[in-house]
Amino acid sequence: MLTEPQAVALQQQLRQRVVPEDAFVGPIRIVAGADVEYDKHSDLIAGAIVLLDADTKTVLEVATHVMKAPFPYIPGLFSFREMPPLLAAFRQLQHRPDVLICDGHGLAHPRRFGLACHLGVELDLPTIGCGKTRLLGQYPDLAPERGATAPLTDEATDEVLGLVVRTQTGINPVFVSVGHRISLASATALVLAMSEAVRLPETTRQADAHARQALLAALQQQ
DNA sequence: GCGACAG
DNA sequence: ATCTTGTCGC
Repeated sequence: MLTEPQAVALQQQLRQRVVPEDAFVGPIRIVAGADVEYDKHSDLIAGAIVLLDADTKTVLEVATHVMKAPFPYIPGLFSFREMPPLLAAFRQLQHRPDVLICDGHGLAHPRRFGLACHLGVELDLPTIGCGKTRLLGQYPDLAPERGATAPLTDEATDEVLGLVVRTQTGINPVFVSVGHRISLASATALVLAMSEAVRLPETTRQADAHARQALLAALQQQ
């Protein structure tokens, strides 16, 4: 297994490949969601990638992979834990998505290389980080209406790491940041479009449900 | 030294 | 992440 300093060094090397602007052609037709589920009683984890039609939000394809957790949970090294099952699931897909929305951060990371960046660089795919809670950065009070945004800033460097985005009026916001090959503005627009009546993007909700299902199925066979 | 810390 | 259904409040 990778040691912690080795993982940090790898992040610092790979972060230089991140393209934080729109670098794709054509309309977004297929949006992917990715999530990993954990078993409380063992070290089994299940990753799921779901492909949705961007317009109808219909599920087009699902791929899952169950395995033993390859790396412990360490804030800032999250991707080394969730990447392996997600890559294994992604390799099974028959279609290639236009963009992937991750359950976790992209550039809003201590070394600017969260899970969304890592997956994006590894797959050479446009990716978006969409986390439920903050890893780092500060943000001002946010208007309560759906669509309201506020910058997430690293006050130590004054860098804007991403946007805090209210996807539903009166509901806790989500944290959107660039993963790879997409701008923050495009990423935010897509997250809002995929969250018309729910807090989290429909892609994340579907991925969560399918990862959970795959984990339960594996536990019952075993 | 202390607190914070994606899932 | 996981413990966890019904219940309280707008």
